[in-house]
Amino acid sequence: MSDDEDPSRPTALWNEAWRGVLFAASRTLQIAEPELVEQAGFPLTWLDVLAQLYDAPENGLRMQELEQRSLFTRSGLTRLVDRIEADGLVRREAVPGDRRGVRVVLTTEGRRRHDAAFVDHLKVIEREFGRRLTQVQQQAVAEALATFWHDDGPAAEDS
Amino acid sequence: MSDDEDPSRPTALWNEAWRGVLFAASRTLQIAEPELVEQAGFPLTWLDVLAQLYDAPENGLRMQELEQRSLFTRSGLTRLVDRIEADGLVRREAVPGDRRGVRVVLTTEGRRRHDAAFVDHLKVIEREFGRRLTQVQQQAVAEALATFWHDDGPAAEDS
DNA sequence: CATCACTATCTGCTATGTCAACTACTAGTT
DNA sequence: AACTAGTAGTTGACATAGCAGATAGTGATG
Repeated sequence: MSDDEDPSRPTALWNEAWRGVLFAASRTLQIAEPELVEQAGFPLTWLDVLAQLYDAPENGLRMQELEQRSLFTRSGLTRLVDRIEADGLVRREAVPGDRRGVRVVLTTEGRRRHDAAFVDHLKVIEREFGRRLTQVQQQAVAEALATFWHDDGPAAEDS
Repeated sequence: MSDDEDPSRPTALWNEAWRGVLFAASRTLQIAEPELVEQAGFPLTWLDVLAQLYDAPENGLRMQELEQRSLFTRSGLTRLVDRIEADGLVRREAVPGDRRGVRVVLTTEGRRRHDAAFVDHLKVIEREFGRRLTQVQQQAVAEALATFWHDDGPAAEDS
């Protein structure tokens, strides 16, 4: 908190905030991921996809849409969906009217697994992240960082 | 849309905060990483290691210590250090008194590259993260999340 | 209906990270 | 000294993500 740190390192406020964000994310995920694997039998990346589909109309999305909503590249998504499909949690369907396209749809099994996994995962996040903050802090963090997901990039991400 | 009744999608405060943290970290890194590669010629993982060494006494640390300070596993670190060493930015030295051990030390070149890279990187983080928050918000986030790196609770390895 | 430009998705190569097993060394015990 | 348990670090087999190029389908033009 005080500036008795290494003088060669800036102890600017934003830097403290940034470190906090980085560590909070890493530490929390580092605990949550193995627990998810244990409880649900699949990693976080799968849950991301399943949750996106779950929230989508008729539990389905095109690869393209999935890509936009996730933090993956398209080729990464292809293989990810390959694996999830091989496990029976999603299914690729033809898109009526566009034979290039693919619709990825949650199977019944996928929906079931999602439900169980999601609830458990939330509990872990609450335990490992939420409970470490007071209500006031939660509010403050939520408000301060809301811009990073509500607003989809005010500045173009090119350099 | 189908029935939108959805109890498993809470909008709890901690969940908003968590999403904020996740997105802030991802988005910021997604911009900062390519810029670092462009400007410094190496990825963020390298900078992490270089910065840890930079801050260490005599610019050196044992693999073990490096592991504790980073988010890598030991084997991951071995390979990471392999690459950085191959590029001449660090050097492995024998530890006097323990022939099992290795001390990873910043080379002159490594320190030079670190200096340039670090400053630029900080600028990017400030631009992409810091400037999106007000001073008050920075303070609030820093304080709320300080617990995740100042004290990581269960694993108190240093006393 | 052939062709061209564009879009949607997949595949080959490669880079990087993990887990588990391995090597080398240290230290305590007999 | 020899035996054993524990520690430091590396290595092998494997999984996953990314980039760039390939493949297949669409729509407009002639």
